[in-house]
Amino acid sequence: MSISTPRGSEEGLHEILRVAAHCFMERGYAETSIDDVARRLGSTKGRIYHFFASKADLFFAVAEEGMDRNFAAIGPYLDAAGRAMDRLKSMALAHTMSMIENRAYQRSVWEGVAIHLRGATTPEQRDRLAALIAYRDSYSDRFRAALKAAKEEGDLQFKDAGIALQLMFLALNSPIFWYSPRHGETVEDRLNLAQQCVEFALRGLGAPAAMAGMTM
Amino acid sequence: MSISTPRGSEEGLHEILRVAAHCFMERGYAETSIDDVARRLGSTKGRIYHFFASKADLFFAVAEEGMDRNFAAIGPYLDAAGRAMDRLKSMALAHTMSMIENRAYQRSVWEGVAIHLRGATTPEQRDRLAALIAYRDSYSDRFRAALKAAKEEGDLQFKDAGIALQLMFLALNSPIFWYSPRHGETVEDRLNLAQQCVEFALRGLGAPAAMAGMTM
DNA sequence: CTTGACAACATACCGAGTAGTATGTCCTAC
DNA sequence: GTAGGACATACTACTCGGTATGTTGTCAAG
Repeated sequence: MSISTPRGSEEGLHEILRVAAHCFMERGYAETSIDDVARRLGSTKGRIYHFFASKADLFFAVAEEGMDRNFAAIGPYLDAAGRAMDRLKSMALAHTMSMIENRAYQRSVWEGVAIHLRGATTPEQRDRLAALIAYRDSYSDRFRAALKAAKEEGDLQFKDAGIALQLMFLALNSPIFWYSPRHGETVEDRLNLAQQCVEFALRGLGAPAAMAGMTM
Repeated sequence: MSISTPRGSEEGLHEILRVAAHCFMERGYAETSIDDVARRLGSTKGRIYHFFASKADLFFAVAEEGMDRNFAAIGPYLDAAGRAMDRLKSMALAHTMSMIENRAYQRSVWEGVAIHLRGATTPEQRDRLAALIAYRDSYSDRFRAALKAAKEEGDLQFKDAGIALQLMFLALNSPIFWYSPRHGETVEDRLNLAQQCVEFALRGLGAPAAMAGMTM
């Protein structure tokens, strides 16, 4: 019997991802050192560098995990029949819930996009980042399509589709900036927060109050 | 006649602030080195440390300059007579224009708030940051009051005032994330962008479409 | 016209930390 | 019992914030 916890390689890797996500969320990418993550893990750098080629590699893995969870969250609603507006609303709610419940990962996604906009450093990292951005673009395209469809069905009205998409996402993403879990909080509490974000976003996009609300 | 440009101390200080704001915007606080700023200035660290006690001191000065400009922007509308909704709309538009036109400084404000939420490092910096946050809170209180008044006059409807404020500010602040100046752009173009943000925010807060729009 | 005091920087350097590596060690599966 | 996966330990090379000191232009007093 050893003192250190025995781990399967799969589980060990995901534990690193989880802890890294928390560190990146709390201090940001640049200000988080590999030793910080290792300390939080109760281990040393060796363990991290055994699984990840570099600090950037670890960071991208965290961000990609976040995007994976987003896709998983909205997946069930992508091909829902019925009015585009209802589909959009379901997607938006699932997305916002993912923001709340995977907050740590989502902040890395956010920071990754920000780093990309600044222009990454090495060409290798640039490619990896570009892939993350492409992944994220294909995600936002799902919303763009739903947005366009809802507008054509007369349920939304806005001028510039690009700006509308930006504004909508920022409203839906906003919990990653201000949300923090309260003691004794339930899923309903989180749903309530998410619904307020979705209602704000849909009304902002010009949805009739009756459709933007959550009385379904 | 000397090779180096002669500068009054006032002008030199503001040039440092301007260049530092650009560096912080492009690479973020942590990833910007003092030498980066100095290089961009065409000088050395000595010049910066002559005016600012530390890197953090420089950063806070940039952020405070940003907040100063925000206060200056909304000042003319704070005590406007008439409906609260109209006052709120004017303030929101002025605020958003300030976001666009002082984008570099505003990103430092944003990052400063983010750093504060993570918990600052040294107690000295903590105080300075707390002052910045207090400055910013007193700013947002102006909007909170206008929001409350407009709701009481029946022009807005939302559940949680805190969340409503967060969502509104995020929509109005959003240009600092996605805006970048286009070649040959005019003030009208920027006003158009700002108006879309304001309309989105006000509609999101439950304003009637007729009041949220910009046909005044 | 000289002098010296001061502001406004530049130059050279130090100490602390950081990413990454090379190597060692334990433990398990076969 | 031995090969390899999963780490730990001990380094190296380098960057960055900050400081101590040097240099130059300016301007006022004598």
